[in-house]
Amino acid sequence: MEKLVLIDGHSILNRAFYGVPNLTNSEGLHTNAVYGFLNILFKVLDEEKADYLAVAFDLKAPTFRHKMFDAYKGTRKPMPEELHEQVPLMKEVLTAMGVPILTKEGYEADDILGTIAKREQKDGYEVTILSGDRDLLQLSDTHIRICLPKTSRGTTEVHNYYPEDVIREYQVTPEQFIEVKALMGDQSDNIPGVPSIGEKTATSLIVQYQNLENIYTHLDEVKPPRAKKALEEHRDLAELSLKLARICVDAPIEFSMADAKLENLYTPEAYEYMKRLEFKSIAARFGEGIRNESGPEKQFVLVEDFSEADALFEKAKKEDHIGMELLAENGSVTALALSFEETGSYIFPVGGFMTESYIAGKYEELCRTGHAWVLDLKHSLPFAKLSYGDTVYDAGVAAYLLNPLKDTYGYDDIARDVLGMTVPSRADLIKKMSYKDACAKEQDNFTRMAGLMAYTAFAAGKPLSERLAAEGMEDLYRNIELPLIYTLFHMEDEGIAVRREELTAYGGKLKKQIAVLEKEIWEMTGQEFNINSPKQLGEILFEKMQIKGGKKTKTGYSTAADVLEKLAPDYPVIRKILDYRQYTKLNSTYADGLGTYIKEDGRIHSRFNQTITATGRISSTEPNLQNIPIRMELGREIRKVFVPRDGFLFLDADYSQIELRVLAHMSGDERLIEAYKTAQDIHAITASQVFHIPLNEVTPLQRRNAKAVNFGIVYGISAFGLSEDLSISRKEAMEYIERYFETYPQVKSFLDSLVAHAKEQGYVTTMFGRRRPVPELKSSNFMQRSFGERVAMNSPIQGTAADIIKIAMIRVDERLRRENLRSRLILQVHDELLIETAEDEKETVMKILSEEMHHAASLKVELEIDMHGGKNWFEAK
DNA sequence: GCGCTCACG
DNA sequence: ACGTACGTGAGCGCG
Repeated sequence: MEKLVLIDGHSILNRAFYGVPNLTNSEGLHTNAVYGFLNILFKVLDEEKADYLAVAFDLKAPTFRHKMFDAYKGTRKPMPEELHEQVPLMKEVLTAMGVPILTKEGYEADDILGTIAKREQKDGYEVTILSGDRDLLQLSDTHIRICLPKTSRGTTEVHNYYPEDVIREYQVTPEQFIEVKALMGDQSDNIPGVPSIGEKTATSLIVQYQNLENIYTHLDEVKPPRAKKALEEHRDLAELSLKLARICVDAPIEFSMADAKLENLYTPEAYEYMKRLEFKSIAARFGEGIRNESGPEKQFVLVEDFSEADALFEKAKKEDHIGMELLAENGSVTALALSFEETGSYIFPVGGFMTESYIAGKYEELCRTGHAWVLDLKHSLPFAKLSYGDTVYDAGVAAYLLNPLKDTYGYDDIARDVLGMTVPSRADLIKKMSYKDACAKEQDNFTRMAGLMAYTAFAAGKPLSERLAAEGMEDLYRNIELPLIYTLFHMEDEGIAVRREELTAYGGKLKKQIAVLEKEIWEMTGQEFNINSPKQLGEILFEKMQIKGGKKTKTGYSTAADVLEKLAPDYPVIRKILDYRQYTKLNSTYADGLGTYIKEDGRIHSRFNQTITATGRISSTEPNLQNIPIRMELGREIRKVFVPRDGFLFLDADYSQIELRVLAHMSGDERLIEAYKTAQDIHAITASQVFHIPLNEVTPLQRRNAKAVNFGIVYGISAFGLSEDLSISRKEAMEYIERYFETYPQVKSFLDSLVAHAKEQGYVTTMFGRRRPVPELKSSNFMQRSFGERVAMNSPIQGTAADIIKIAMIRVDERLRRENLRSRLILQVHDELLIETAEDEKETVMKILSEEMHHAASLKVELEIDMHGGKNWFEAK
């Protein structure tokens, strides 16, 4: 029997839209719904072996149901713009694939599906209807199967319904399903139903009386009385609803099975669409590059014989392009994976004559060839003596530069995004096992994972290089990001010494005070409760104590510091709560928190991540050493526990207002540049110029306001944000901004040009070519679009500053090593570098820091730095 | 796992 | 009318 697959277009598109995370191609087109639709389509076609295929869509025009009932809405709920724009796109894609699109004025897609399904069933076809709408179950028949995709725990399963399945799940036949719907109504379709009859009552009534007509025949006996009364009063509604709910199966639709005959979906036109929409994995199905299913399987060969291994390594050395991954973690090497041909990879597990140091040594040698691509170079550096001068290409970092907005850059991500291959991830293959355990217990999966890693590094290398070059990021990649990998590894490896006893003592002091404050707060509120629970705290303050503060968050009252701070003068307990918050924060995150990271060498080895931020900054984790307290005196004390090793001191150098200087340079604003050339205090001179007053007459308040405006400019100014920050009206904030832009007109035109560029190109760039896509600018949502505008203004500034300090870091680290100094770069905090400096090298290091930070970039204003020394981090700031 | 809060630049 | 300043990471409470 030949098979016909019919798809409910809007319904599946809608499901896909909400089920697939936001996607945009580089033109800024939203594509997630189309992507999800195609995936469902291909999945069903793979499973069904369909012979015919057609997709039905609703039209905008009113349908016969509107003629019956004015308030009828049909299945078209208001559609978000992001989805709406994908409807015509979806139709174009289907047309390009040769799939007929069925529409009929005056009818909904349901009616088209119903009509054709019943008609073709009669003609002897096996019909499958794919929809996300349960209402379609009424069409289920001997040879009509309804498929509803259902998502549970992240995975989508398709449930199939023949009539017996409908009965099993809903106790009623497909025909009776209509009657149930008529009784209970449907909010989304605006089918009125009978008031006060819900799904349960409706189902039991239909089970008992089969249909509406029969219910009314036996109305006297109907129970419960509530239902009886409602049915009595609303007979007209019930009968109208029955007509509205019934899908039409004899609509005047012309349809020829010949048009729906499935021949070849994979047309060149459709392929062009897949490329344009950047659906790599779908494009790959169309025949280019590596195929998901139909292509040749990769061979992952386990090599355990020493001489075979050695021969392969020698062969690899002669290749001009190889991919590798050293599978090493927790201080030990498990295997090396190597790939230098399209057919697959070789995996060399540690064991026998192939010792850890042999494997690591071979990895090192192959890295030194200068034509190796790896997935994560920094991870392998503890096992390989590589440094500046060894050019090893890192695929993760390359993928990050090409799209810094992603969460992960694993081999599976790169295989998907660059190669159009869908491959199982590490978690899919070895769950949460370590490499060591996986290699021992799940050798097949481990081998496959390792093989995929090396193959991905190998195959993605060239396309990644080409894309970086095409997007103007070759220099950024080669001269900044790749060398930085070594710098960051050195910092991680070096770590920073922390005095555990002092940290514990500091924590003890905090804990004592916390206990006191807790007691006082409980007494003052007359209740023992968890002060750290915003929920409990909000209820006590704003309900029990009747403090007026109003709701602010989705979940309840806001108890954030800025809210409480306003209330503190009137309620003594609020001050205590703020103090309590400060103490507990310091205790849990810093005193106790940092303590757990001190290693046996007495040092904390934080990780510096290179592929996290959207702007190009680095981030620090486990623990985060970029947010150690400094603004409040009590918190600042904690810096005293960070100390240099014996015979060393700390030198701390930070850029003075690097972001504003970057702004002055990039905008080319003459007055701002001039301001930097003449004045020491940029915020004061801003106040002087903006408010037209002599510099020496600027009041502290005026300076503070000017400083806030300067910050605002860098953040992508908004009157609202500035007004919040300064606690002034939006009108006043607006005036400040206007005055600022009058004073520095080129800053205004520069920021405008950034937004315009972002709107046209979909991204902004830093001075060094780093890109940040800004998809939010395409949003129909005002808030999101405004966010996009601020991002377009901020990212080039923040990103350029990040580029500059990265250059400085590399040069400082490289010079310390090349000049055989013992001093080491140990931390970076966005505009600040901390060096553990040998006492006798102090002057040299000061000179190096000063020179390299100053000359990291050549701007129209000088890059000035402030430097301090000390015997701990507290003193060195 | 997510929202809130708060530490930093 | 909408409801925000930009970029991060960690700990806690809660469902």
